[in-house]
Amino acid sequence: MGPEETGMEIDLSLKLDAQREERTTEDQDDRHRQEVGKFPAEGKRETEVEEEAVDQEGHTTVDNSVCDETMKTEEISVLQLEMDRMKEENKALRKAVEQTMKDYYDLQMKFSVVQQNIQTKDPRTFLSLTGNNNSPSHEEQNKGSPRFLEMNHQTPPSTAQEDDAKQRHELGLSLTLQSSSTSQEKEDEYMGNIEKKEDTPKALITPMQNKLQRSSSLGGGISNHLSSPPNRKARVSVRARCEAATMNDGCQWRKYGQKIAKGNPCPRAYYRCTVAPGCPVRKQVQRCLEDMSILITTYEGTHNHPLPVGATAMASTASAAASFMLLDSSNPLSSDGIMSNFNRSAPFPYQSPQFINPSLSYASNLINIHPNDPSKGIVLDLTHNVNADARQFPIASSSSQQPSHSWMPKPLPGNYIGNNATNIVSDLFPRQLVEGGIGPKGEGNKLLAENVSAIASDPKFRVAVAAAISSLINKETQTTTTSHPPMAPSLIPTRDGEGGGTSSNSKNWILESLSTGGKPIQNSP
DNA sequence: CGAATTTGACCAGCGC
DNA sequence: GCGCTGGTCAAATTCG
Repeated sequence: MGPEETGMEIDLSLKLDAQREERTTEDQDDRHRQEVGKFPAEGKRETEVEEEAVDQEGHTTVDNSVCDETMKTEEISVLQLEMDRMKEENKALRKAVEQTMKDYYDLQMKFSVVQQNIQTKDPRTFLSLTGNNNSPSHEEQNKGSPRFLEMNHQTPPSTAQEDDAKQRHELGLSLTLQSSSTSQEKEDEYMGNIEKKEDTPKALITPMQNKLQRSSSLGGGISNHLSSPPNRKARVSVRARCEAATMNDGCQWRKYGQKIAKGNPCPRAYYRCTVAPGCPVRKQVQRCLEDMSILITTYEGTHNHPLPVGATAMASTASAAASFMLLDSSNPLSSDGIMSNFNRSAPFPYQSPQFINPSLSYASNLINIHPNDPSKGIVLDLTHNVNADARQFPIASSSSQQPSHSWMPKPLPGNYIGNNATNIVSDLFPRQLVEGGIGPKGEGNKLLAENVSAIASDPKFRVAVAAAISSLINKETQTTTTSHPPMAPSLIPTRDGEGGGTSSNSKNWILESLSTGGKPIQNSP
């Protein structure tokens, strides 16, 4: 990275200098031309034009010497002003470049720390920003081999383990970051495991390999030893309870195949996006074996067209979640590590400041990052239930009743509580908000919670999140291969992922909401 | 009748 | 090399 950076700096400097010189040269030429009485066709000032017009008409025999004299001084002063302006501009640009480089170095340093941590510590180190762990085995895991690093912003590091467990229980949403392997089977396996591990700690193994890999491509000092198989696209999976055969995510899809995948009698349907001709995006839809009410939708590829409004509206939420995974969690032991980076990381046009700061800092408490199974895409799990506490918040939606699905082979598991709206709300919004825990008695917030609940009850809401995440992650993935810094996807020009050939570094992440407590990401569409 | 869906066949990647 | 599996194709079928 060192060399690149230097090159970049030099390059920029050269460009700036070159611009200035070019400009100066132009100005000089301009002046020269004016001195000889020949004006450029463009950029003439009104007075000049008028004068020329007069000359052309041949109606005047103005004293050329006097005219040139005044013109010269006038022109010089104008040019002087122009020069000053350019200098100022140049100064500002340099400043911006310096700032950027500084941030870049900063990130690089942090990355180095991460790298060191990865190398020196147990590869199965967990980075947990708290999750919901009701299970007694959680503590065992903390003690056990895979290390479990708690990152809790709202709780002092010294908090007793009991309190930790309690808090983890309360916090519902978690992000799980996983590197990707290849097989869909593994993904399915994983899906199954998630379902089975309902009662086990949701701390998954942190596969930061992909992230590292991307980052390493930026920095020369870091070896890229974690290459992932080529020709794989980023995947984003969404788990949501859905009655319909497929979720309406605002895009048009055409079914082109159906298969019975191994390990799941439910057929997997294959769709391709038909919003725009040639759109490479595919999606797979399959019911979850363990809970047939759960629809697993996996998006793959990058749309070659603008996302539908419904999807883009939620891009902020998605980008926040996605960007969370891009964070340089350089120092896993420092809770400041994540959020400081988060807030410092490149600006997300989709995100409003209030979104980034409060909600994400909040969300940081809900994140589990694992490095283990390298396989799955981002999984946005909107299926988990609220815990007993969360049930208390009001639900605007009329149906708090569990929907009955014709295709349901058996009654829903007992952990299925309420409808999707409930789950969504609990997953995406802080429980304090939802339950009115903020403010006196939280009456007003209850109202807010109702509104929030109403918003979340919209099925499109969920789907939009999924679509947005898919889009953003894919973008991010692609831009990564072009050795851009791990900044916000929006900062990086998108390119056609399919044509790029090296969709190689496709990352698979897991974004999982393990909500039992509904704590969330405050969304600001 | 055109568009969308279904479904069996085919192909490629991967593990043994 | 072979078999398994996931993914895609394309003809047949269904639907609006």
